[in-house]
Amino acid sequence: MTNPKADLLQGTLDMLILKALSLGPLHGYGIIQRLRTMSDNMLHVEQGALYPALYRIELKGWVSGKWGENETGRRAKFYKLTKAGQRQLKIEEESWDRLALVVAKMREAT
Amino acid sequence: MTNPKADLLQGTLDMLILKALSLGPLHGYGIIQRLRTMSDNMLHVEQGALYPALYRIELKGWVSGKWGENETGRRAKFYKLTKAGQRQLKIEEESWDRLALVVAKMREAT
DNA sequence: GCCGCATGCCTTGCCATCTTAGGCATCCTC
DNA sequence: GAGGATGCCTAAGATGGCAAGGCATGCGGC
Repeated sequence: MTNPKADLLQGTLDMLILKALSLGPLHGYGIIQRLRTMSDNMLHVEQGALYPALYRIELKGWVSGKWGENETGRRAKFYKLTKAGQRQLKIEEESWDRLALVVAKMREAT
Repeated sequence: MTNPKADLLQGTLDMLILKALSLGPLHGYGIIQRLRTMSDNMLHVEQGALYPALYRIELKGWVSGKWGENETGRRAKFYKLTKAGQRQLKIEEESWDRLALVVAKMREAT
């Protein structure tokens, strides 16, 4: 907001990652690309934001990571949404809706 | 989001304060109440969040503060939106719209 | 008269999280 | 063999909200 370059507001990234993973397991690098395509190219998440975020939400049990290989045989760590992660996604979406409602109300207020 | 107690996402507060002041000058304590009524009681901003934010945005020139008296004769510092603040409000609203669009797109993505 | 609450201002310390800027390894293409 | 894409990670810095306090004034109730 204040920072003109900022793509995101702090706090939305977790929700977006969980949402991306709700379409199926994926490794970190792929998540960035999926976020990009899901948002019609409007959103670019930096690696320096993504990997710490993945680590965070794995600690919280919302995703589980497992080393494996991608389709071209390269080593990559695949994350998948856990049950708790699905619940959390729901919570964060509701929280988002709530804030969006607040902003909408503010806008129409006179 | 991650923090269950958090009412806001970081970065939205400035916009909401500017929006509240776009309805007319007001002192800090009153801004909190105006935000509450404008949001139909959904939003409670802590003083510890508000005053530093006011200080910030005054430094940036988006509001200007002046000591005066409220209707009951009590000393209070009144803030009013500057021209630059009006421009900034517009910018922040557009930025919000953009993020809301991203989230909407993410939601419909499959 | 005084106690507590509402109004009004402020500060400090804490903590979460995004950005910038790197480093490292592998693989493909030219 | 150089460069770029893919893939992982980290550290430093800044931002900005929250909790918790402090202070002063004024008003109502007991």
